[in-house]
Amino acid sequence: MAKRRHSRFDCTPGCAVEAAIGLIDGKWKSIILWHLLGGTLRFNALNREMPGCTPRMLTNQLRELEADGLIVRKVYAEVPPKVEYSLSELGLSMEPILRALQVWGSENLALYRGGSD
Amino acid sequence: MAKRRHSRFDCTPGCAVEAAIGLIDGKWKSIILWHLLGGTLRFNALNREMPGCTPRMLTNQLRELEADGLIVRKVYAEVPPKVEYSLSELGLSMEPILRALQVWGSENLALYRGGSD
DNA sequence: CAGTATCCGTTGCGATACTG
DNA sequence: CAGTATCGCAACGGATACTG
Repeated sequence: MAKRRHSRFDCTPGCAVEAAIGLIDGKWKSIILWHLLGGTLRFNALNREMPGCTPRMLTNQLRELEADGLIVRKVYAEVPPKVEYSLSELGLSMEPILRALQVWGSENLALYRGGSD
Repeated sequence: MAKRRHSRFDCTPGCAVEAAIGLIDGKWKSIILWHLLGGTLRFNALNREMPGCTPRMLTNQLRELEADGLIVRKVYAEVPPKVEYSLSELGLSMEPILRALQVWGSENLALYRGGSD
């Protein structure tokens, strides 16, 4: 499960919440997940979807997501290199959460109306 | 809406996700929200629920949540001081998200069975 | 009780340049 | 194309002590 930013699982029950959040917080994770919900993407494609995220950060976040089993990294032995990222079963199972976030966000923050997915 | 850790709202639509996540990430926010879902709590009570969270951090997180309009801080002009924290309407509207996180966490991380709420 | 102030080590993360 | 290496500053956040 990789090393989490905070490995404290000792609070009162309900902190499955924290555990869950721990997997999708981080500057870009939720958006990566969100984008992958739309299908497999390559590194640069993903990067292009997220201006403001440096390759360094993207790599970092992708590695963590992979380590947590939420995404799958498939490397093709080709030249030029080709690497595809997609959601794992576990990652896919987060769809309800991602949707809930998106719905809440567009309802309550009143942003991005009419442009979502 | 306070200053967010990253005020980038310029990625492709769907980033209402990011906006939403931005409000509940931070080391302790989701758990605070989760606890307040159970009802109003005072500072120290809240702190007691979250060992590992220093008063400094708790204050910090509470202030951010307050600034984002998710919680309400009610100060009683008494001595000794008494301050109560509770969810605002907006905060309450996040319940589905919190629940989704909790459900997913206990289902997929297979932790905390039988102790939740 | 409910914080605040200060100190200070740790980590995050952007910029830039380089590689198989 | 898909990264990695290094640098360097800034923000995070723990420990501790103090206050209205």
